[in-house]
Amino acid sequence: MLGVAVDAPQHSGLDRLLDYLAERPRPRGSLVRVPLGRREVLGLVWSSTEREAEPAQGGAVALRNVVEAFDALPALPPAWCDLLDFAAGYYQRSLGELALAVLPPELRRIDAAGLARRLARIDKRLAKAQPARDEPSLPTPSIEQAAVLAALAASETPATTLLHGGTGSGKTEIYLREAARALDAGRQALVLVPEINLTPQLEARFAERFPDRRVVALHSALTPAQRLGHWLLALRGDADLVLGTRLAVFTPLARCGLIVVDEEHDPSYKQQEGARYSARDLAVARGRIEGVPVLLGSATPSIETWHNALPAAQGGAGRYRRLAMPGRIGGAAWPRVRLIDMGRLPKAQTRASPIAEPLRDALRERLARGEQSLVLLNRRGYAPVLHCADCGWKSACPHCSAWRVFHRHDRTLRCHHCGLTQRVPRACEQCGNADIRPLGRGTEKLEEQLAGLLPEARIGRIDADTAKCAGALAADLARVHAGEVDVLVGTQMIAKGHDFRRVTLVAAIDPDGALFGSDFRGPERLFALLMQAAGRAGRDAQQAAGAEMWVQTWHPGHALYGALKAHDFEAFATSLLTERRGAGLPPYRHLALLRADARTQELAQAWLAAVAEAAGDLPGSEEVQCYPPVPLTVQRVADVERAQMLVESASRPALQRFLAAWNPVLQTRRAESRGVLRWAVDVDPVAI
DNA sequence: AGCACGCCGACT
DNA sequence: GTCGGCGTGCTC
Repeated sequence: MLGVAVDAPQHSGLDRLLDYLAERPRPRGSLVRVPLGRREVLGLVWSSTEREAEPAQGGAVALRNVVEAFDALPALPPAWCDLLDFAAGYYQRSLGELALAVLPPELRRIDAAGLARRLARIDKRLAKAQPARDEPSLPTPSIEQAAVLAALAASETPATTLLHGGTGSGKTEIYLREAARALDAGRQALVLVPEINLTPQLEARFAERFPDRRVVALHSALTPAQRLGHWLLALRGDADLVLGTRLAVFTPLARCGLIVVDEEHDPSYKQQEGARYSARDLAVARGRIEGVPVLLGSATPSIETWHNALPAAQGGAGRYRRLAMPGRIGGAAWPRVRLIDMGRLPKAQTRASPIAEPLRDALRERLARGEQSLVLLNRRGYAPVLHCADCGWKSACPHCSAWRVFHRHDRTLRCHHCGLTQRVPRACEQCGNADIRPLGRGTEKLEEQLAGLLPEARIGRIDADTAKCAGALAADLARVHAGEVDVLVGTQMIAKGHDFRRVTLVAAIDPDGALFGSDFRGPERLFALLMQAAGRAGRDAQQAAGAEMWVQTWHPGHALYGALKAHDFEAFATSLLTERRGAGLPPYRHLALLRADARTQELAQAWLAAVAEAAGDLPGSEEVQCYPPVPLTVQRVADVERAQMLVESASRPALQRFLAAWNPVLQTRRAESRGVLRWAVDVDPVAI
């Protein structure tokens, strides 16, 4: 009899292992196809006993037979199973739901024979001799890099290390050297990056450094067949290096030897749908389970990681080791930071132009010298809302509590929440007035205004809209690299990772929003974004002396901008930690959210209140506090009302015990909750 | 989640 | 008279 995990969401009531009959026992981690109702589904063997099914008693279900086993495939390694077990427990999901979410989707579609054929084809391809290429010559490490490498090599037990190195400090070289060490020891290395866009350049660096090794990428932009192929190469140990986005943290590896998380602070590592795991945190857990070192790299570490890397003597948790590389390669200077106090400019001027005069002049200067500039505005589209001056109508989305955004290039009104896309109305939808105007400004409008301000400049724009179709982003980036763009306008997308050599000016237009938003991580994120953006300027050491970062702000006195100016992450982190301790927030206290979607807001909140009431005497509840239910910031999306409840504790184990006991209670409350469409627990939420 | 069964409105 | 809406119930 086999205990098999299948894909069933937590609210289905099928979240435990299902029992099936099989001719022989199979190891944990084997893949099988099993009948479920009227269909056949992929299952993961989790337990196996010789014992026959117990004699059916009363209404016990009759066990069914396993359809077939994927025998051509080795069972997923024990460490992978342990990781899955840990993650399912920690994030309060069923084993089956998590497992099936992180296995290649193609596995659901093919049968055992199909998989065997694929594997045979892989074997054939592998058998073809690899043309041996020349070993590349290694760059000489800087003094800082050499010190970090020596410290890593001297470590006797595998540990988690925060590699705190600024943009351009040469963190990638450390990853390459550490990967080489793992490979030389006969192991594989797993390298995670926050965004798909960043994988090609990293893949190229690794392929160049390790010409005789196999490098594979794993991310959601691969075709299903590619993803399965790469996953199989990793599982069987045929690939030595696996690079990927957050889902790659679940890649089964035959001989894992190193895990790297680049830009570990990046919020993209947190999965926001389905099983809401943090790939960064799971990478650390996996390192512990596999007994291998974990490298977390960032110029602006997340406050949790910083706290973990701070020695206990300095008030930290002392869990990670911290190695710092503060300098820039080649000794380039950090860009000079200039704040424009928008409050002190004449009102007429700030209204007339999005770019203050000193910044406009600085842009013209760059243009005259043939240097490039980046202008960041974190809002895509032309204008966030249309407005009728006569009757006061605004372009609200009929299905969401949000405005439809005006996109000028294709004359559409688009809701960024539910995706509703319509042609822009010629006249006000309410009163018929033809004079409807855009309010506010997005990247499209900024691009247009910059073109007016700098008529001789070649202006480019990169955001989620221009990057929509495959290849478009790469082509746009290539144009910037080739020097065909003088001023590049974009959202935070352009601040990440791209190594533009001729950029000497980066400007952030009114980034203040993040400082006063409801998200307690806003300032931390903004600081990381601005530091990362500043790092885009002056990467070419010869031009670095004149590199500048401009910020147009209404709050130049804010501590964040002071720290940015001084290029002082430590001071900023220290002030944030003090704030967090005072406010009872992570990393000092631990959070989870219970979210409910329902027909009406009242139903959603009533259900949350009811399950909170029922949680009174659960294990751990004496150390856990439930706050009153509140609507989400965007309360309604696609005609579904959304509410959430914050659950908080100073003790992570108590919170875990509580959530584990609470889950079955939530199940039982399902029946009495007509109108509640779904619910989900989010452990360690990124925003509240 | 899928996929069934099951009971009430507008169409060939 | 049927096609089809999505409400409730089950899956080892």
